[in-house]
Formats: sequence, structure tokens, C-alpha cells
Amino acid sequence: MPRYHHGDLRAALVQEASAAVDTGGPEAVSLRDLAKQLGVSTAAPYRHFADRRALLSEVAERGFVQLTHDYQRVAAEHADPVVAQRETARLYLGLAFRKPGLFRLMFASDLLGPGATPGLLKAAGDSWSALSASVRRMDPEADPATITRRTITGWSTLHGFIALVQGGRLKGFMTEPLTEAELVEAILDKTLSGD
Amino acid sequence: MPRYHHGDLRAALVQEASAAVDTGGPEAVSLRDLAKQLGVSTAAPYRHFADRRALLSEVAERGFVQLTHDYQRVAAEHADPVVAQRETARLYLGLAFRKPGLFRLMFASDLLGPGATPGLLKAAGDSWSALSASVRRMDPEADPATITRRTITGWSTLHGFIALVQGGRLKGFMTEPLTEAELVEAILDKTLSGD
DNA sequence: ATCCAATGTTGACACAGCTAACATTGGCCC
DNA sequence: GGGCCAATGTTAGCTGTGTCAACATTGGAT
Repeated sequence: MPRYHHGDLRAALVQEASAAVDTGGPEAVSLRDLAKQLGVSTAAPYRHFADRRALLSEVAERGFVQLTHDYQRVAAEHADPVVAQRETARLYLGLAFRKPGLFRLMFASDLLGPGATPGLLKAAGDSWSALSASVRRMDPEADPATITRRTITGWSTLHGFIALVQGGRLKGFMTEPLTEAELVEAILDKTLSGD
Repeated sequence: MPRYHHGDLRAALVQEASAAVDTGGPEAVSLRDLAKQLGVSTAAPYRHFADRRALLSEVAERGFVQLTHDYQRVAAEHADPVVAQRETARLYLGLAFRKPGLFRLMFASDLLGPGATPGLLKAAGDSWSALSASVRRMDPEADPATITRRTITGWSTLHGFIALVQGGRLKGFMTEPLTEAELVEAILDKTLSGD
């Protein structure tokens, strides 16, 4: 008994798009496909999202909100700032390896570029703030520029490793005599080390 | 007096594609567009490249060949291994900031994934070898796994910084009191530091 | 009960990658 | 020199995708 009105097409679109991103990354999201899956016409999604980009932005935004939440949970769970920081880094790695599609959407798309959604900008900013707070906690007396610098350099190491792995640039290296686990620990060490 | 045969369509396609990549990144390359620009039918490019991916692979391959060449030039120009290494890192940054489109094609596309061109794989591998050699030069006695580990962690820092900048994730931070130049030096320090 | 704003549909346009079938041509071989 | 063939180019068309304008339906506020 198909109804004319879907009920909550908006939420359904976000959910399906999210699933598609998890499966095949941002490229795998086709508005026409989603519409077909949800038994709705190809133009229906445009009643809820200005364009494809807007839908993907919402998916990415949710990812950032979740990430921020997880950052804060980890911070609360660990009294030692250094341990907390290392776990925060592990969390980031976990997101990247467990949900590579979502990770790519969040960090390797042009969604944050010109024309970015306000909501996405805020969510990404909040995520940055939580990360930065974790770094500050290790040295509460440091001035803001130092905290920013340390956050960026550390984050760069972590993020670069992920980017290289996911770009297939490290194929053949993550094996004996250099195991993946060793490499991850080395990356964590460098992420947390120095300035 | 338009001739039926172009003369060297293959080379012309690579050249135009290269220009398009420099201007607007990989997404800006449309086979139909290139064909139109070169005054040739839309199907003509398929006589020289199996598909769009193959053309882009050739452009990327040339980028890697050039990069490897530049790595070797830098190595030859500097007697001090540490100085050479820092200049090598600067070279990588220079490529990323001077030719962001080409950089994205080389390092942030799926060209290296399944179905990669043999030529591209070789060129990318050679590039890695040159980078790795630069790292080894700083400590010739170190065992291979250590060299690989150091190359990966250092490269990760450098690469991640670029990825974050180009992803627009660092907007608003590269300004007073933390200037871009300071940040770059900090990244170079971390890239070259430790294990 | 009525009306309207929200929501959905139909039909279309533009553009992109790609392919099959056909056309032209330059260079090799006799 | 003349003929043949493989390389190279063209035409026409398919599929898939984002997007939009015009029209249809409906649920809920008045």
C-alpha cells in the first residue's frame, strides 16, 4: 500500500546515504539510486536537500558530531593526559580504518571548501576544538599558538599516515619485517612526540 | 585545412589533460572537453586511451617521474644528508602548493588502487625509492625496516600537513600569532625528527 | 470543511563516459 | 607505382547522473 507521502524521507535519505558511504565511499552515493531504493521518484530528494552536496554534508556533519562526542568520552575516561591523548589518536585511527568511506567524506572531500554548510563548518570546528583541548591538557600553561602548532603537527602525522595507507601508497611495506602493528605504534609515538 | 589525422593526438591529449589538472584538478578533466578543444571527435581519445582513468594515469605517471628526478637532483646538490633531507621535504611541499591539482591526482586519487597502470606503479615505486634513499643517507648503518619506518613516519607528517591544508581543515590557523612560515618550519622539524 | 504549504511525481535537459559500426589514410610490400 | 592493412578518426547512440520546472496530492491549521 504505497503512500504518496513517505513519512520521513529526509531521515531515510540521510540513513541510506550514510550506509552507501560506509560501503563504497562518497562516490557511491547517487541521488537517483537512493530514491529508487526508498521507492520514491528521482526528484523527491530535492524537496529535502538542495543538491547532492547538501546531503553528503549532512552525513559528514553527523560524523563530526559523533567524533567530537567520542573525543570527549575518551578524555573523560582517562585521568592521565598523555594516556588520554594516545587513546584519542587511536580513536582517530579507528574511525579511519573502521569506516574508511565516512572518513574520506569527512576529510578528503571538498565539502569543507567554498560553499560549505554552516552546520558542517560548526561540527568540524567543534571537532577541532575537542582535539585541541586534548593537546592543551598535556601542558595547560602553554600559550595558544603553541597548542595550535602542536595540534597541527601531531594531527598531520596521524592524518598523513592514514591518507598514505588509504591511498594505497604503503602497499607492501606493512608486512614482515615491519608489521602493521609496529608501524601504528611508531606513528602514535611520532604523533605525540615533541613540538 | 583540417586533416583527418591529427598528427599526435596522444601527446596532445596528455598535454591538455595535464593543463586541465593544473587548473582545476583531476575532476576538471573531461574527455569530451579535451576532444573538443583539440578539434577532434568525442570518441577519438579512445583510440589512444582505454578510458579516462588511463589518461589520468599517464599524467600522474609523468608527475612521479618528474618528482623522482627532482629528488635525485636535490640529493646531488647537497653534500650534507640532513640538509638534503630537509630540501627534499621542501621539494614535496613545493609540488603540493605550486601544483595542487597534480598533487591531488598523484596522491589523493584512486589511480594507485586496484587496476593501476603498470607504468604508474613503477613510477610511484621509483619515487618512493628515491625518498627512502634520502632517509637512508642520514644513517647508512640502519637496517632496512628502520629506514622504511622512518620514511613512512616522516612522510606521513609532511603528507598529512598538506592534506589538511588542502582539505581546508586549517583555515584560520595559518595567521597571527602562528604564521604559515612558522608552521611549515615546525612541520619540517617534525618530519625530520626522531624515529 | 477549506485552503495552503509541504511533499511527491512526471518529464525533460545537459553532460559525461563509453561503445559499435563505419570511414579515411599513411606507409609497407610486391 | 599500386594495393592492402592496421592505425586512426567519425557518427550515432546507449547508460547513468544531477538538476529543474510544472503539475499533483495531502495533512494539518484555521
